[in-house]
Amino acid sequence: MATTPGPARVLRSQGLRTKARLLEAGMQVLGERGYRATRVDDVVGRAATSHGTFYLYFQNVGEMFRALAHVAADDMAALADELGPIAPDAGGRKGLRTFLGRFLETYERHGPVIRAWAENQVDDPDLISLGLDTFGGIASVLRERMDDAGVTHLPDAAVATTVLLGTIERLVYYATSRPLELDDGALLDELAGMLHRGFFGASR
Amino acid sequence: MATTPGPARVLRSQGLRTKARLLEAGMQVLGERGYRATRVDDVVGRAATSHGTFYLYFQNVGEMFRALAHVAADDMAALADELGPIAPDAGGRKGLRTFLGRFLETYERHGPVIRAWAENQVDDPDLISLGLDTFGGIASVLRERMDDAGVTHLPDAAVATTVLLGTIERLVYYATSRPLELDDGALLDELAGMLHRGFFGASR
Amino acid sequence: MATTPGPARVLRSQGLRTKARLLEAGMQVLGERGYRATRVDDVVGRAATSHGTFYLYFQNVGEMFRALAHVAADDMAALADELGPIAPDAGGRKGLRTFLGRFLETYERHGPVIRAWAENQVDDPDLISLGLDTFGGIASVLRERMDDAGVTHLPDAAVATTVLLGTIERLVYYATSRPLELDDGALLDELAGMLHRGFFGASR
Amino acid sequence: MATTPGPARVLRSQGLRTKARLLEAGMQVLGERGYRATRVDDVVGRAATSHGTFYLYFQNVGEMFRALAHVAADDMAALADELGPIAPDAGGRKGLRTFLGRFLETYERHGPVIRAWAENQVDDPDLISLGLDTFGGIASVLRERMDDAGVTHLPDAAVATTVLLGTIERLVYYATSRPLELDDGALLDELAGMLHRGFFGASR
DNA sequence: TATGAATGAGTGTTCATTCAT
DNA sequence: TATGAATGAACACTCATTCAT
Repeated sequence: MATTPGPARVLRSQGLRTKARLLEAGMQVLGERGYRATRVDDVVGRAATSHGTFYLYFQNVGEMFRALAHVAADDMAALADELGPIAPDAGGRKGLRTFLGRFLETYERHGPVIRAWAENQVDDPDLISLGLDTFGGIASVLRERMDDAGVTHLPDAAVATTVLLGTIERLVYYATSRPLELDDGALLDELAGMLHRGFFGASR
Repeated sequence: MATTPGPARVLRSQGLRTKARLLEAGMQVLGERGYRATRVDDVVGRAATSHGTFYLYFQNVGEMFRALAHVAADDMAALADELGPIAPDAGGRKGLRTFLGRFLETYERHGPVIRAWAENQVDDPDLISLGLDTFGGIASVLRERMDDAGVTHLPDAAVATTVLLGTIERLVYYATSRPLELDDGALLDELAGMLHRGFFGASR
Repeated sequence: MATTPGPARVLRSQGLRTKARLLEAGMQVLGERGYRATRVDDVVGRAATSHGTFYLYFQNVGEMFRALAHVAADDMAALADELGPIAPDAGGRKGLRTFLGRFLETYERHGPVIRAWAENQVDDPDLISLGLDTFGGIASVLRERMDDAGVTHLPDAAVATTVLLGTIERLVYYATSRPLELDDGALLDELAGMLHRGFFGASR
Repeated sequence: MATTPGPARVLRSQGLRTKARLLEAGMQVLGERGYRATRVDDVVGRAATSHGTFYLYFQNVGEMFRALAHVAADDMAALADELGPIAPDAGGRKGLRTFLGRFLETYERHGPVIRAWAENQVDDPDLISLGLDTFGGIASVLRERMDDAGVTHLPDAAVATTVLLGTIERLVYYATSRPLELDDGALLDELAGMLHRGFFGASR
């Protein structure tokens, strides 16, 4: 009796491989077509399997997305745990830069799911909550770090955090979606500097 | 003379009213459902007219979106024209704040269209170009203002502008889409302050 | 109280002109698009008038076709009256050739209607009858001429006549529809010769 | 793997049967309603299957027609290969009569497709070409036979061949479409005799 | 007499999901 | 465990016809 939805089946190695292939394919299609335009047909085509097989592993398309979302949420949560204190000095800047680098990596792996969340495309209330919790978790760590850094110039820390995370998400999205002429490293450096100055009290 | 839409059809006042009603309804549905999930059925339902009537005014759903997009683009372009010089002093901050206020207003009117652009949901190459041009126009004005303000601390102005505009768009999106507990004014004040500091060389 | 269907209205000169324009346009569209693909939209577009006006003169599309068909039937009937005796000599050949020339002229005027008949596209039983009667009228004149010419070598005159008329119709159709490299005159000469030999007992 | 039709789909026996049923039904509807009026609804109704199933085997209605057309073209081409020399004597007449019999059989199988071609209803340029090539193939064989028979009395062989083939097609059409009071055999005898005299130099 | 506007039934096509093998 | 086959509800779009002005 599994807690997760779907047929309560015990998967042997072949089954596990097939399911993994479907998830992998699902993520790819999601990235290329977007949440609303993702078709089971494309997923099974890319996973080189059949419609029938898809429904052997997922009760419906939503459940596949849910599976992808939970993995993404776990990875995002792990991200938050890694963010140490951020002082207004060069070391703090470096720490922020490292965090952004890890954020980008996570985004590269789970971008399609994260974007569906960020762009409010999901209908399932549970998934919406999951997204809000996940983002909220990161936001509160960021806010703690701001408090630790003794940042007092921000009249409303909650708003500031929203601004901060929104900025990060969107920028990393730009970095991953379009072929920018500048490389990711430069973009992250720039972003880290700006955020460091704007939110953590660093001066130029 | 013909039933098909296009420049050949001459609209009288009743026709103009119906078309306006359809556009209004289209914008609403777009906002609620998103670009991909906008159904003609919902649009005509909300405009209290029939399926057939829709196609009297638009060749297809895409064309309705195109009409909405062009209006939005015009309003956005007008926005850029209003942005004066932004000095690193309190006056500059105020100018930036005013601009953001106007940006929010525009967003409130055209948010669904702007979001479809910003979220890369549009397929039509012409519309993509229109979006890029429109955003690019605002970006280049912003950049000019930065140059005018003698901002030199930014290693890559192009990236910075993208960061800046992306941030604004996403934040204003949050402000308009979710019922935030804080009011718009506070959010804009915060945002103006942060951008003023982060981009236009203002100090606390 | 008119015997023809449609609104029993007395048309003044402007109305007559409009109706004529619609009929003319209807015939053109019929020729270009074919019976099944003829759209009211195209007809009124070509007649430079409106949908509403169309239904001022015809109760429905079928009625317009009926009007065209009756004119065509009259012209075809007149054709039959002109066919004199056809002897197996050069004079007979010439007479047949003249008849074919007149047939072609009529076809050029009413081709679209005639084709709709010949190709069995019409559903209205009355119109089908009209078509059969019209063709039958010509066929029986042709048969009379064969009898007059003392043609006895044909085992079944009814079949022969059908063959004969079918051949004529199809050939004239080719002549009018496709841009043949040879001119109409040559085609008719050839056809007249063949029919003269094949049906009227002429020798080479 | 995918649901969309095309070379990628591998059909098993059940699928092959269903496709055959659809083609059979398609031909029937085509024959009854004509090319322009053929509705998917009627086809699937007659094939006792569903709308969705149709699109499992054909991308659209046009493709189904294309499939039917290619089979017809093959059968027509085979027909041409069977036509031997036609002398002006009784043997030649018999050969021609046999050919017409085979033509009729083919027409009975593929009439609806052939008629759509002959009546210029098809829009797809490839299909038009296929039709012209197929008819042209038969025409050129007929012409060769005329040349072989030493026929010299025809001023323009190309026109004569067109006349000949057009006559055959239309007549066979009459034979198959309407319930004629005379039987097919008699019609073909008559036709063979007439063509033999008219084109291959036979005398009575 | 003319016309723009409106309508809704009809039709082609897509796609998530179920089923038999 | 896998898969091809089947389904039907949903959706975009067309077009003959009616109506108000």
